Amino acid sequence: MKFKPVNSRLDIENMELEVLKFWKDNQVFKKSMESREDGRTYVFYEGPPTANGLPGSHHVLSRAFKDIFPRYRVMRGDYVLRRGGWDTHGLPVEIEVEKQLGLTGKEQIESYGISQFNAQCRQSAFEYIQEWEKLTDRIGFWVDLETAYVTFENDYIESIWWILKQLSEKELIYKGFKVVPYCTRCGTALSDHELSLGYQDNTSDPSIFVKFPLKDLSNTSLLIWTTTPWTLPGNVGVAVNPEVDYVTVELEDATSLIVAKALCTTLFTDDTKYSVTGEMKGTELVGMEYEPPYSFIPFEGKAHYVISADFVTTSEGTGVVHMAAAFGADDMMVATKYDLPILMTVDEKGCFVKEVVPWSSMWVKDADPLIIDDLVEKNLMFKHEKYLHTYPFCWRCNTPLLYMARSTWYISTTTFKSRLVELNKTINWYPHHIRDGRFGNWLDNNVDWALGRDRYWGTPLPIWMDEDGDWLIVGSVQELSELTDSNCSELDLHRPYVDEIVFPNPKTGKQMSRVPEVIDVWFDSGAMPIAQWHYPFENSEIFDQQFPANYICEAVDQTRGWFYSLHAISTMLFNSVAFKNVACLGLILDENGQKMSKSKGNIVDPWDVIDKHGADAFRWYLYTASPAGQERRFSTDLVGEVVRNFTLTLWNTYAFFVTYANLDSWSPNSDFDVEDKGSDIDLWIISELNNLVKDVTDALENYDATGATRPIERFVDLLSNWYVRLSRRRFWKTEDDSDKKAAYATLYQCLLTISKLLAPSMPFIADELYRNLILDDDESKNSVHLSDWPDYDAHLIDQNLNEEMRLIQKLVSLGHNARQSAQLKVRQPLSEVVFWAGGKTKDNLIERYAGLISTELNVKKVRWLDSADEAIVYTLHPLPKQLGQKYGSLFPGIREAIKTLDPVDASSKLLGGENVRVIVGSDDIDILPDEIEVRVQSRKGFATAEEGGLVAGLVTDLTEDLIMEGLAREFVRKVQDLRKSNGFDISDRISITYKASGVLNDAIGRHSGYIMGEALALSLDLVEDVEGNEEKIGDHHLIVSLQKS
RNA sequence: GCUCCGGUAGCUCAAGGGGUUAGAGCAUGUGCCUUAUAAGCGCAAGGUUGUGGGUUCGAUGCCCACUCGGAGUACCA
Repeated sequence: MKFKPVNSRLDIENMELEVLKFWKDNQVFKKSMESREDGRTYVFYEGPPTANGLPGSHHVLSRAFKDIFPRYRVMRGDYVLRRGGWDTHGLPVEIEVEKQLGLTGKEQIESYGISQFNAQCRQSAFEYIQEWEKLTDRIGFWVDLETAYVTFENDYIESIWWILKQLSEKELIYKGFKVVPYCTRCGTALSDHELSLGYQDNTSDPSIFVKFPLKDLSNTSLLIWTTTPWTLPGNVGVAVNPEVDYVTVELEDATSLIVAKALCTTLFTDDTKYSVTGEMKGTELVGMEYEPPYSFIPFEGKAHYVISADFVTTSEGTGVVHMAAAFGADDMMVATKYDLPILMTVDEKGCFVKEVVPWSSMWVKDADPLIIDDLVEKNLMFKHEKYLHTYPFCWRCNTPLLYMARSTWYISTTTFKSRLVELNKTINWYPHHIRDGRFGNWLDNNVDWALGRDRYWGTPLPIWMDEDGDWLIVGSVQELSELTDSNCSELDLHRPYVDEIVFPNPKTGKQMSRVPEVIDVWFDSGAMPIAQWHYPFENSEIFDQQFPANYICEAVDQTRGWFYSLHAISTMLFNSVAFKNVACLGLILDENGQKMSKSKGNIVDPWDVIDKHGADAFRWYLYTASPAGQERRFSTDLVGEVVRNFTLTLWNTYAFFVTYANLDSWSPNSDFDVEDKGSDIDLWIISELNNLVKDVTDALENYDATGATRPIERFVDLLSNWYVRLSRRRFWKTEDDSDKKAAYATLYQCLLTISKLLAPSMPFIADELYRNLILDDDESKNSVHLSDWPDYDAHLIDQNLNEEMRLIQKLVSLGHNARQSAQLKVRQPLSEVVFWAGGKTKDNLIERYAGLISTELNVKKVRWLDSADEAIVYTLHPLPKQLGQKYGSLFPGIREAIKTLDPVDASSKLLGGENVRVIVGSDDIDILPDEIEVRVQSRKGFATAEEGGLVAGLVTDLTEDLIMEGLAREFVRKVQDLRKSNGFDISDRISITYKASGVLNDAIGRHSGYIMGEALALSLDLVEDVEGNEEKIGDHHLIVSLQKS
């Protein structure tokens, strides 16, 4: 039985598409799950993407990393259910639909109709689902999209209701009136983790210094600083730090200002004439009353006086802080403490209310300049300028957020803060620093989860409330049916349908209706371990089996997103982690190190990469380029390098093997034992192979994709450019002996094992190789992805052998170097090469590898440099590691002393294993042989090359015999070129006719046997009238012609 | 402001629990092998390891400060 012939030119796209077709036709993915059903369960969660935008290169990154470890686990025999999922709710979807429909705000949505709007959202959430499916499929990410969970389905929503009910039974849900970041365009508050998505640096805001005249001190004002002029109409007090020193400063116009002493010099520049007329502690100011700049809104109780607050600093501003209770978290806290009024001067659209007469209905940020003008006019402005700072914007619509007091629903995650932290300690994060760093810090600063959103397309908050504010959470559809005394099983659990459901309060009989909010979309994704199974209403066995996850993976931006929502929900609900291992990927940057983003237009379209270089190469680049957690620069060309350096090298090795194995009708035979019958080089590559299996396995066990791929690159290079290159003759020689069998068996084992090691990372080419190499009639059954992961045999790993071969490679490389410097091409045979390798020089290494070295370097004889009979220049190199550690500060002296020794005398002692003695100051010190390295530098009569204490020297004298042999090799080369350009098959026999001049003619005659053997020629004839182009070898003329025999 | 990650050859990246001469690939120059591969194989050139201090016999690695890039974070009023 023969292998399918392999073309040495690889058509990557075609190959990958055929493998894809094979997977599909034979349901290989499905089989990879089913065939392992009895195995250990390994749980993977798909972090659901939203399909309302096109997938980009960064999605290929996360999907590649999501794929590699589950594929590996399957080959280890684990059952890995890989269910896909789609995130469908939330602001991102709503905003896209608003754009499509040309709606600009909530009023327009409501007049358009919530039910129609939500129907559009439902559709939009899947707008690009085909693009996602296509890309997922094409890059070989195995995830089951047919059974994917969808967050908008009733079952999914019902599970979330159940979760919220559980949380409310633990009294974790409450309604709070807090200052929250609020998007005036979207008309809703954002949660902390959404807030962190939208900070923008260098935001310019006004910076104003405003005078608040004191009631009881004429001509004296408190000077306050703010960057939000629009909050001034809401002012209810000012805060000072009781411990800070304040001063009264009299200006030229005889008015006085009170500011923190520490800030005087920054506030009053040199040309401003001023004098300090008084000094006091902050405490002395407390209680003083002032005239507020505005008093549009009437209120009851006391306000507009100085209060004391520790958080006031003197790093910026004036040290006197204006408080608007409704527009700052501190302000709200202080107001509550001192019972100050809360003046709601702004409505839910971010516009001033009608009481704020001059700017009524104006968006507050637009009113800023008008307020500034007004303050100037009233002579209350000390100065105003621009201020650059980092400010939060809505992560979806880019509107600057306002901090505003809103009534919203919260989950008291802070109740579980210490447990969140504890459980996080048990999670393996890759990279490790995220655990205590980015994620750990986040948990340390945990605040309650603001759950409600005043929006439309989301999981409705299942809270029903009556006019007294008494509320309850409905935890299932059945419960809703019971409460309403009707069948709700057909009800769409979205707005506006659930909004219509009312029922009497079971306790009082008062009518309860649903609160208007939907919930934070991040809660949807974090609920996915539970809701994807409609737990606990069904599938409780599957849920138990599939919780928690062994492995999840997303980019770092999910730290506060999905990673947090998963962790928070499962901690609160089950007192458990939701995932045990998590790979946290760095961002993809463009060629210039900038974050890829649509707005910058620097996105690399994944299809450009796939179409040009294929999915395998794309994936391989992502695994090998840099550690997963690091951000990475990316461009299409970088993936091209993978193809050139790795894919094609592997493919050529594979094509070589198949070509010759078929010529020899070789097929794998399990009786043949390479260990017994293999040569040194076979044992070496087998040793490297087993070492490779060990390294790759260890790396995959530790979620180290880089470690699981880079070593394969190195191995394939060794296999192709060392093992195959040096073993070629063994494959094409005519005798079918055990040496040839060993070569085939060895190369076969290497290629088959590589196909398995590559299966998780390069699933296409791995299967292409495997399916051909396995030689099975019923190939539909066989896929590398259904095969078992290879074991390594520790006994076959011979580190000593590996190091020897590494040394031999270095020596050969030095030999090439020496040839280069003497300008002697490899085709010209030389009589001898000698080597020096320091302490190794005495081993019988050279003898054992003489054949290999002489072939590579085309020399007749190989030996070590002999210190006894040749004039060698020795140098002594003290080894700092040994000597430095042993002698510490004496080391520099010792080093100098060693350099003054006679190198010949000292070297012969050291090489003979004797100590040498040096004198440093008054100390005699014996230096051991392994504390000095003896090096050889060069010698006359040799062409030499030296590196790192290794030396290669070539004897460059040419005899007539050597010259003749060189010419014969040149002739063979010409013939081989002609064979190739004539399109002869590698096994074709030929006859050669030629005409040559002078010594070349003699050389051809003398080496005719060698030439015929090399060129597979049956005849080699000197003919007067040869047809063909005249060529030159050196100074000699040549005409040569070939015929197929 | 604070925290984290990074700064190594023109480019993309390694390594280093302090120690001889800091490694690959790409690009450049140059040469060459070939009955697998010119999408190949060598060789050369290319580095004061961001800057400045400190610890040390010895720092690219450890410590401090600074700087640049990126990310995160904050009650910046």
